[in-house]
Amino acid sequence: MVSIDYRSGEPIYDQIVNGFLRLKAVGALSAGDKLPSVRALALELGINPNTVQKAYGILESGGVICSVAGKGSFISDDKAAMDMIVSAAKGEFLQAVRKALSAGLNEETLLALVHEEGGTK
Amino acid sequence: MVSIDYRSGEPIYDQIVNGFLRLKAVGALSAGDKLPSVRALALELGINPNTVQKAYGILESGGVICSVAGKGSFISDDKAAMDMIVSAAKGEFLQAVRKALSAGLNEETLLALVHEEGGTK
DNA sequence: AAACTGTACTAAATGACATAATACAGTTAA
DNA sequence: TTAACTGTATTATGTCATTTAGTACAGTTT
Repeated sequence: MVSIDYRSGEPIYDQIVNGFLRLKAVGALSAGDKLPSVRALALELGINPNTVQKAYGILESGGVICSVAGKGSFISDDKAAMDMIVSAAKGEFLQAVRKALSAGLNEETLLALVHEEGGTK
Repeated sequence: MVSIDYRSGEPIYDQIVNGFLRLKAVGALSAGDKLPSVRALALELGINPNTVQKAYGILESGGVICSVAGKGSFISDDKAAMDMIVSAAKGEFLQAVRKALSAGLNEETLLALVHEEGGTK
């Protein structure tokens, strides 16, 4: 369902969070869909359940999923949550663009980099 | 000369490296210009000299500056310097692109954001 | 000689990240 | 009801990067 890249340097819990965010953004997961249980996903990824729990906690505090003890974790229907996350991502990206521009990179270079990275998707 | 933001989460030595890279990219520093001494910059920023030394070591190993014991550190005119600036900026920007993509933003959105920001430059 | 420069080294404190091992509470199904 | 699942909470441990601290050494300048 989600995959882990140990070479990326990005924390595992962060990769799980972004993994599910992406699955929802793409449409592979929609409101009401059930996520793997904390223990099941930990077993599947070969990591500690606490790490998965941390990721789920972040997703729930962001309103992306809804976790209920005994039932499981489900994709939330809160659209505002997703909008908030998207706008936050936009803000971060804009900051990166400004930083790159001030470092001397021109617009064409940035467009090429975006296209190059987007193509490997 | 360079400033530190403790809230950013970016390592101090990294902020110093990027700070000088930007100063050179913008033109505030050019070949032959002398940098503050390790101890002087540490005192000015209120940090440990070892942290400054680490930053200077990175800059020198990248060919951006030339450090000589007893004389000081100076902006180098090496072509490798410009390469380091560009590749460092590219690397940072690529990481931002990947993060934005994994957060659910699509390529078109990123291209639009780049264009929008590039026009206001 | 004195005061500066960069450099090297060990030690320690801190914080983030991950693991480990429990324990507890709620839900579901046999 | 019992058993097996669900999420959640807690404490401890280990690793790692970052930073600080203190000391020492070598070269340059005045």
